[in-house]
Amino acid sequence: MAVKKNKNIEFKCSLKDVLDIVGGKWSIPIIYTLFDGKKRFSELERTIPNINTRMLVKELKKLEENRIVKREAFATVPPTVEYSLNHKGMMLKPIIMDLHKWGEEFVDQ
Amino acid sequence: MAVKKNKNIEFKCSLKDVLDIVGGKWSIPIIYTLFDGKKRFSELERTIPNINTRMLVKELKKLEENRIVKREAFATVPPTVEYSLNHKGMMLKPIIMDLHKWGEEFVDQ
DNA sequence: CAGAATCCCTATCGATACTG
DNA sequence: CAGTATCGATAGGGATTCTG
Repeated sequence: MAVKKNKNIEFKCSLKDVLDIVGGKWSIPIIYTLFDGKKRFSELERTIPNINTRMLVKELKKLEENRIVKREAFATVPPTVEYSLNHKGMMLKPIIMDLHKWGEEFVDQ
Repeated sequence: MAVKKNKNIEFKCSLKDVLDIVGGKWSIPIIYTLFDGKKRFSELERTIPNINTRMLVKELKKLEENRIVKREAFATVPPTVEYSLNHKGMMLKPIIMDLHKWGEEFVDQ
């Protein structure tokens, strides 16, 4: 597997690549919110606690580049932009759910 | 962990807790390496590419505090310290493997 | 509404040298 | 061997303001 942004030698599996994509502070909250279905920019901003505009833009761009998220813009006034998960992103659902379950079961112990 | 008011909020809080534990740059590489079994400090340092002493110490301490990793020190000369995963850490194995699989399947596409 | 542009801060990370 | 201690770099993140 190719190593992308990370200048380091790849770890013995592609975990590092995965973490580059999904390891940021906001990527999983965004992806999780989109499990629910297509959302507009402002909806995401309202739904995800404590995120700010700049971070949301940045993360969405990154997720789009990694083809986890699909962006659809409509030339309305005012503009409408909708974000949704594509197949690659949807395939993260069971994993994130398992991570959540792990958290519920073990984090407090 | 956060108080459970509704499903949504509860999920987000514990997910954040999980990411606080496991979201760092080195935690998953370390945990992954320990799936293999008990390892000494220097073994970890040699096995994990590009990690440095300071980061390894820091992450191990954090993982120990979160009771994912068990540390056993032996009063030999020179000192021997062995690290291993406890139950909580081992329960991450299937999840991390799935993440790895997801990476192999989708990251390059 | 959906961002882009700025400014600034601090947490994280890395390299190196040292020690019981 | 298994760490500490220090210092310096930088990327990530946050608050705010502006605009098509």
